Amino acid sequence: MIELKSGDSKPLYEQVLAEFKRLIVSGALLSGSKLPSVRELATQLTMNPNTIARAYRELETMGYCYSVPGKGSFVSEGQQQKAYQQQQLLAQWLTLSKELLYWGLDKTELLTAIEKMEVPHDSST
Amino acid sequence: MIELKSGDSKPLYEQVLAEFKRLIVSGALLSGSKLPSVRELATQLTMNPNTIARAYRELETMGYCYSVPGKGSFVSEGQQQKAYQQQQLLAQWLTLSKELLYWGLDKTELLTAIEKMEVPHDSST
DNA sequence: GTTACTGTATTAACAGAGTTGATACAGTTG
DNA sequence: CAACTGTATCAACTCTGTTAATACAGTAAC
Repeated sequence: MIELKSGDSKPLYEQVLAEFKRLIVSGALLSGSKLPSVRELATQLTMNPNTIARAYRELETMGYCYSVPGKGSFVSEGQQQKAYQQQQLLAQWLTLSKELLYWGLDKTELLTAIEKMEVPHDSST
Repeated sequence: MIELKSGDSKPLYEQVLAEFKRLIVSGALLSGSKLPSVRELATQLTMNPNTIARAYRELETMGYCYSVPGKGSFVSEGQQQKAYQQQQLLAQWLTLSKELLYWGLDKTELLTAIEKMEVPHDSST
């Protein structure tokens, strides 16, 4: 279900985190989907369950999933109106955008990139 | 010239790095401007010259400035056509953009934010 | 209840990266 | 030479990342 690149120097838990975030944001994992158990995924990726647990914990802190002891971890529903998340991400986004323009990237390239993006449909409706 | 927030948990050299990057990207520091010497700034900020030197070194790696032993560090010229920088930043930018849309931010908000940005004029022309 | 799953918490241990500091070295300028 | 510049090296320390071994508690099915 999950696969990590071998040549990545980033911490393992961050790679797991980024991968799930990518799957959730892209719509590949819909609201309510069950994530693999920490022990199952740890075995599959030959790493310690604690490492997976940490990735899930951070994923939960960011609001992408929630965990229920005894049941498992699941993708969150209703991503709308999360002001804090938006504010955090937007600040980074603005900084990055300005840097890209500084490096000579054309505004229109950014604009068309935004326009071409598919907005994931709210699965709660 | 430079001021750091006290309550920041990030490494000192990263704070110095981010601050100069901000000044350069915003156009406050133009091409050819001389950055304060590592010792001068270190004294002013009451930190080790090595910490400043490290910030300058990374700034140089990213292409924002260049250093000449015996003379000083200066803001780089000609930020155009730096494919590598663009590619690195663009990847992060795309990821962030998708996350923002996931959290319910409207496309139009991103589009207008881009449109309102001032593109720093190329000082080499 | 028992069994077998779930996530979570705690503690320890270790390797490695991050961070700072002191110092010395080398180039530039006047 | 004197006074400045950036750079290199080394040591010391802190912090992070990672694994490991447990233990605890909630859930589901029998």
